[in-house]
Amino acid sequence: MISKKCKYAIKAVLYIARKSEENRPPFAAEIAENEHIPLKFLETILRELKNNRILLSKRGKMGGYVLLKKPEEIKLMEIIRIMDGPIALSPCVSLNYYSPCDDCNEATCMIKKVFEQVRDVTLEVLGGSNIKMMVDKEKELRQAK
Amino acid sequence: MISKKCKYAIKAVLYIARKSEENRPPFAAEIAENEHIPLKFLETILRELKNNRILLSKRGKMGGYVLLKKPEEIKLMEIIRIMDGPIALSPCVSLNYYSPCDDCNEATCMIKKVFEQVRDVTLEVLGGSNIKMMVDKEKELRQAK
DNA sequence: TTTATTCCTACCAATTTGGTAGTATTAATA
DNA sequence: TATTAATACTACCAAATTGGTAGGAATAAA
Repeated sequence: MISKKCKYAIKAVLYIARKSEENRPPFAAEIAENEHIPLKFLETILRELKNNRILLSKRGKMGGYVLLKKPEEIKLMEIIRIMDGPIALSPCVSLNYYSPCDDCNEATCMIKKVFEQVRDVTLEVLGGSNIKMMVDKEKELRQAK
Repeated sequence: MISKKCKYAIKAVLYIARKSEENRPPFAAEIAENEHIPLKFLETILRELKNNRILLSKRGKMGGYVLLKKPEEIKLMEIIRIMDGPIALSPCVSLNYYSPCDDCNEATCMIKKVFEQVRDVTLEVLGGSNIKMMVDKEKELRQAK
């Protein structure tokens, strides 16, 4: 399970991506209201996304947030890693947060083998999903309705 | 990430499966020692596995634990669900622990769409992995060495 | 009856999660 | 230059979860 914080982060990034196609950069209060996220909590989330080079912020009156990269270059995977850390089922199969098991033989441990498969298929999906694709597809689905 | 408890549970079930091919049913203390699991913690884990119809226990002197079902009928998925609950990334895409998001449109939410894909590929791997397969494959790997 | 085992209840500390409060800093603009 | 509206930062907090431990009751074999 991803945390609420992580889901809020994804929603915020999607919101910013949608708005930056149209209007000026949104500020935290606007995102909070529209996506139903507690403002103060959202502020810490946006700061974290900024510190991790997903967003760019502008301070002061008429400030706000924009995407630092193009929406097609921001993968869902990145956001999840930033907010929640490892995606893998066990540290011993994590690519970005690897740490060995102290008690099991990595060459023969079948838990590791299966979890590696899970990691591979999961990362294929999450690595193939970017913000542009998600915004576009969502728009399509809304039209179709 | 799965919990330590869950990993202990999987190791315990694998241990019992291996031993029941050969010897008499192992007891908690033996599993604890060989798999480096705190005994008292393992006891609660084994009880939980028993209450969820994975194991069968025998009390008293010369008691111990055996698998309730054939090893090929016990999927890794089951054990993870029993110990840690939902496998899905969000309650809104969980098959066994579903609960709706209060704020997002399930028909158009792309987070949901992507997470459904992750769920499907994950369950394919975890549903295809059973205890017999894991014990056999592990034996193979040890031979090959 | 002793001994060795599982079963049960209750507790516990450390960490993580999901926030809130208050204030400092920055920048636009009147 | 003063006001206003925004982000940035620091510090805190309660509730839930995680990873256990302690002590004894129940059970069954020898």
